[in-house]
Amino acid sequence: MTQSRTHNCNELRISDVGKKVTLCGWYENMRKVSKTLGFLVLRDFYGTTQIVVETEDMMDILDGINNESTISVTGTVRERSSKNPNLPTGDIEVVPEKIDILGKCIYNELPFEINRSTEADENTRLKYRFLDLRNPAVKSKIVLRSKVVADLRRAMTEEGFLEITTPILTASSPEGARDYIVPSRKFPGKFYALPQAPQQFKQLLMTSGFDRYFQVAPCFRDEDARGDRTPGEFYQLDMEMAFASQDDVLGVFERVLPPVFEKYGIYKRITPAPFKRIPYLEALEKYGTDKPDLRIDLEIQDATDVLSDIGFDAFAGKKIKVITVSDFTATRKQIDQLVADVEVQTARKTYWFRMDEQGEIVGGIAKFIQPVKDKVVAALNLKPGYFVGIAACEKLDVAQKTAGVMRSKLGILCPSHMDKDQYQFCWIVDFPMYEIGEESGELEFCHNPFSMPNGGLEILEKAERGEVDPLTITAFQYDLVINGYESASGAVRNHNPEIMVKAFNLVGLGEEEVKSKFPAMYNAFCYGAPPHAGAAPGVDRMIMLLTGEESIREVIPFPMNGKAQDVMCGAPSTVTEKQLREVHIKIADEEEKTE
RNA sequence: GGCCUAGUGGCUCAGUUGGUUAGAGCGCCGCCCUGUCACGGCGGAGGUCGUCGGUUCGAGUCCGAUCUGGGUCGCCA
Repeated sequence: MTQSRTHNCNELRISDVGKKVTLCGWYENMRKVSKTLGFLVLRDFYGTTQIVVETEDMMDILDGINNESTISVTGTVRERSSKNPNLPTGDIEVVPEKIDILGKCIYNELPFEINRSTEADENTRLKYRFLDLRNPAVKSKIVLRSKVVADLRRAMTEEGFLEITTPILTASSPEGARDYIVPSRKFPGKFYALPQAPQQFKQLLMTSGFDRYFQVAPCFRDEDARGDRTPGEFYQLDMEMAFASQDDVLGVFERVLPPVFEKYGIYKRITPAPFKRIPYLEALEKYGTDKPDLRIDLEIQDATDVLSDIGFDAFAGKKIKVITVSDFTATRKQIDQLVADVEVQTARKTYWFRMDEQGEIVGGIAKFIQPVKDKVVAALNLKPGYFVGIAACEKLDVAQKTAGVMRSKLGILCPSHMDKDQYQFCWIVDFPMYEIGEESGELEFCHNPFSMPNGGLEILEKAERGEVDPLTITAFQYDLVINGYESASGAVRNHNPEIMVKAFNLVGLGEEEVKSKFPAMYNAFCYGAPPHAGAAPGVDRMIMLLTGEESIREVIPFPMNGKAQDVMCGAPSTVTEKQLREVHIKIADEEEKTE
């Protein structure tokens, strides 16, 4: 039996010299200076320690195994004759008396070098994620995640919240994203669904009288991935509180989140609480998005009156939004790239011109601006050195969003307009309750139907009687935005069955619809429900922000690839005919099966 | 599904207006080296240039199709 370790690989110091120790870890690398002198780097979770090999028998043992094998080394701690100040254990080395091989790495060539794994192809990294995670730089993100989650749990508990788990196998619910479904064995043709969020359960907990609930909750959505969105599953710090207002919920996060960002974030400057609250419509107007990056000091202006009628065909009759940028120094090449990038992302053309240092209008669409220069300069308050980016679209919201994309790209292009090294928090509030659906052309819920309309039953009745435009009704719905990332979403819930029915009536659905779509919640709310409100910050995105990672996969221990495949374990996979029979499933077309 | 982009030894990449034997660094193997720490020195193995077809005397390079990866929009709180 192998001697158990006495120290880890980041523990020994000059004061330990002379001690007999046992270390265990991975054979990272050997710097072999001669037949009988070599320096082995032994690595474990905590760090590395140098093992000095001075005898032929020890050398033979190590020559006989490949890098990345695990070994145990028993020996004596000795002061190094040449120290390495870059290493915590750099003052000492261990002279081995006994080396045991614990786990062989049978390959002498790895799919990638451990300490350079982040440079390798992503699917290769994911297939060998267990090797990728040996890289301390990769591992550190997961360690940080664990610490952040522990701190969040502690903070929520101190705020009086109870962590309560909710079912993973549950019923499909008709709102939101595509469900992952699980066939039932006992009930042929029936399915469970994995929860897109614990939404209904947490509201039921409120109805049961649990005053404050939270959970680090897995959520499942069968939608395509993005750089900041994993396919399949993700985690939220889900919370809900009874007899609470919007301000109560915002207050909890304004106390819980800033210390975590201060402690773990790559940026040390954060917005002091309370965070700025920006109404949805104002956010679209000023920033062209409902998730503005407030580190950028640029704002969008309306220029429809000034520019729609200057004889430039592309502007005629359009809604026109502009962004003016002072002290603009980017090159023509960069401007072309900017315009091209915006076009790729928005599928809209954008336009630009500049006022040079002599006060002349130049570049881009300058020749159309020159004839009306004085009017434009006055309206947009232009000065020499200004750049003007322009979005001109048929519809107001499209013009806003196009300008919004341009704004965020201008921020990256102009360091003088983006104070990057900080966390800028804001709340977006007063989301519209309803919108006109793009496909249907009919009135639809804008977000989810669980939110309480601002104005309650009364405003819905007015809308029903035609006294109020339903599109102007706002909901007590709020998003937390950090540096342009939507980081949490929440609402004061609609806990009143009468208002629920009325809210559904406006989109052409009846009481029966409410009852059938949300049977448990509707039923529960008929037995005396507390007013309640909550929110759910995304844990993965929070870790991205804290670590400065651009890819969400870097902060997840075992992420799936962009196509929602687990290339390490081979999911999704085929199952046996027996398994299919048990759950009463028949594959419709053999050719549709994928290996 | 649309658009953009890439595919060359195990990994990362270079490869000119089409030209003869496709290169480099790291890794791997062998030999040398008694204080290295990104150790060093010498030597070596390893490539159907994603696949199929076309143009050409000649294709890694040009054309067409296709597959795969990445990004983005659609979708999604």
